[in-house]
Amino acid sequence: MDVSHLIDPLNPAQREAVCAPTGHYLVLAGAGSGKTRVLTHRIGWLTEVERVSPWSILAVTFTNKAAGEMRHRAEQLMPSGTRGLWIGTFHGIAHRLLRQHWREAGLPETFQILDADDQTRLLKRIINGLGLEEARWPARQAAALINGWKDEGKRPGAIPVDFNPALKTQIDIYRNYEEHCQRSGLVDFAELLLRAHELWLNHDELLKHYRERFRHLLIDEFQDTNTLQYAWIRLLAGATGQVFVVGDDDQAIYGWRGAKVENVQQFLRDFPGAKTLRLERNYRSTGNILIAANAVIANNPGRLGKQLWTESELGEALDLYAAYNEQDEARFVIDRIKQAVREGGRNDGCAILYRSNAQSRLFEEALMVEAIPYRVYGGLRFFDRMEIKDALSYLRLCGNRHDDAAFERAVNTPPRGIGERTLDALRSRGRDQKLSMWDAVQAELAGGLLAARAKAALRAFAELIEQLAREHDALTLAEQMANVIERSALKAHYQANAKGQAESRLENLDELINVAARFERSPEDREAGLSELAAFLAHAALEAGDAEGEAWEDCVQLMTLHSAKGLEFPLVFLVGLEDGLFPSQKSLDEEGRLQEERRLAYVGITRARQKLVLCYAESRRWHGMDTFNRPSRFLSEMPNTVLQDVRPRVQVARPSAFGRNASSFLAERGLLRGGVVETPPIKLGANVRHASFGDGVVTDFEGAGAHARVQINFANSGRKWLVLGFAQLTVL
DNA sequence: CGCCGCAGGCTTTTT
DNA sequence: GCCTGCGGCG
Repeated sequence: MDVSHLIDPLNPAQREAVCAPTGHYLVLAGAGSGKTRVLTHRIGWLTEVERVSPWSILAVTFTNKAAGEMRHRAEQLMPSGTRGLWIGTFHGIAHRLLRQHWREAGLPETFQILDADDQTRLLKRIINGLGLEEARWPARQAAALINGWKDEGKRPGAIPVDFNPALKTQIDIYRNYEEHCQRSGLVDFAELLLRAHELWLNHDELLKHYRERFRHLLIDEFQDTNTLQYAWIRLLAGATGQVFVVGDDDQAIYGWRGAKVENVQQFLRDFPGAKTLRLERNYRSTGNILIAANAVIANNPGRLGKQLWTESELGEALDLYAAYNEQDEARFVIDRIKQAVREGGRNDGCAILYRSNAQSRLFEEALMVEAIPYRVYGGLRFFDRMEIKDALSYLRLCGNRHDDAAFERAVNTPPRGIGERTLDALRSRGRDQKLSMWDAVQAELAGGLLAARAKAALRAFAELIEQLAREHDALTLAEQMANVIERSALKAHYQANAKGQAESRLENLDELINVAARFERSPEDREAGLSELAAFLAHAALEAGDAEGEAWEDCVQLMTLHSAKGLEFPLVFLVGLEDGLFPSQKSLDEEGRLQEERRLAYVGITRARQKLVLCYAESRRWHGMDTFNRPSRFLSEMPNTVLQDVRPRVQVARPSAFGRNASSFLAERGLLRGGVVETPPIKLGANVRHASFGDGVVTDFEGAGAHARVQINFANSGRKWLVLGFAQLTVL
């Protein structure tokens, strides 16, 4: 049999991993070393060469994007088809299991997924209902605690109270929340995983079935697994499953949300005979970029050890720009992007990576001024937009009347005269009699004490939902969607009420109808017995819907370092490299967190293919205050041979009173090279000429050395402050 | 019911 | 500095 398509595109290390005899493997795959390729080719190898049925293979990723990519590439490599192959996210797979075995999992058939936002709202109501003070017991904090417990596999009863009254209250909230979710048929994200785990723990026959079926498990981004995900993998593997995990301990950047890098080492202990393979050859970046990356990450202790190498050339040095302030930083970056585009590059080949979202604004403004198209990653997901969630809440109620999260949202959006008092009456009845809001409405209508007007409004609402549900039997999904948007009066509501945003909200609602029209239930969904509607609602909860409706053509890419993981760009700007920003202030006190920041730096550096530009600002307005941070310690961890100081061409003659500037920083570390600046220094009182402002006299300067700003009194244009290095001044 | 003004807070994010 | 969320008022 010809398997050349499977092994020819591989280097020796990749080939060793792909063609390894069945068994347990830990593949340590450095950045840009072709890990997706190894995973997909491994699947191809198992099916085409080892004659393993696709039916016994389960491949797990973290994001839908990664799952989609893997599926796509696997299909190309498996001419005999991928029937029965499961590729999905942890959550997607857990969801599928719960749909198929809802009875055993103790769920109603119509259970729905509660997203993070709905979860917080629900918790808020529960905290209120328990008579607790919201300020003392913030819903967001409760959500974080509960999710953390679930990620550790803990139910309320399994948490030791330790006579800690605050903890006891938190557990009470947890227990109440669980009861509420159970009654409403709601499952949050962490619950999907926890239930799927318990499903197997409590049902030997199911576990046996899946163990017999999935003999081959492949896990992507293994360093990001949390306790529960790892437990789930171990449980499924049992004594017979062959586990092939791919990951990079140096790219573990999600410890703060429960990921356990330790799982990587734990894997070697838990799976006897597991072999470690390393992919260290990098196909992405130039030599200099890799030298910098290797040097920075080498400062982390306790690594499993990997050294990226490449056969491509050293390439350009990394540019280091010490900006005067954050404005100067933005301006510099945009200038460089313009230059790159002038030289034949594309906007979408440029990425600006920052530590914190708040940093994006300045770059956005600068890009807007220059009319350069850009895209900011990580905004609100399509399905998380208010108008979308409003519309979907009606469909959710049609699918499951007891979905209280949907009820609370739909009942008064748009406003229909059902006030807070009425709702409170319903909530307390629900609490007392353990009823869903829907049933509480029925009970009130049948003999409650509410005012006639409130009852009439509730009756109208209930009737609307019933009617929509009745009509839906005869309609396609898209028609149902359109019908709901029309009949709920959401459309009219947004037309009248969304000041300034009406247009985009209405557009999004239209797009939602389009999305519904394009939506196709997967064969797996069908198999699991999901209706078109249920499948669509699950899709809305589990998938970002990023691609929906928006065209991103040739845009400069702006994103956090976290969102950049897995991506690559020819030209990368790593900005805000200042101690306190990156590494962030909050990670400075704790060694472990600092190491995670360093891994984040490693991720950032290794996103660049051709050219990496590093920036920091000597002063920065941050949270409304002027701050003066020293350059990031990660900069000083890079060897001077790969760094090149970007310096303005002109220097102020008088030495600065401040010690901290680019030159002195670099000099301290022996990084200053290149000697003196070519242009004669500018002195106070010098006559200078500027291309557009004309002639003038230097009257003042501030800032340090090469990055000083000078004040010039122009004969015709008045007094101006200019950044020396970029003003292109000629001394007369 | 909806608008406005003020106070507090503030790393990172997927599902 | 900007966004969120809350409370008060019309």
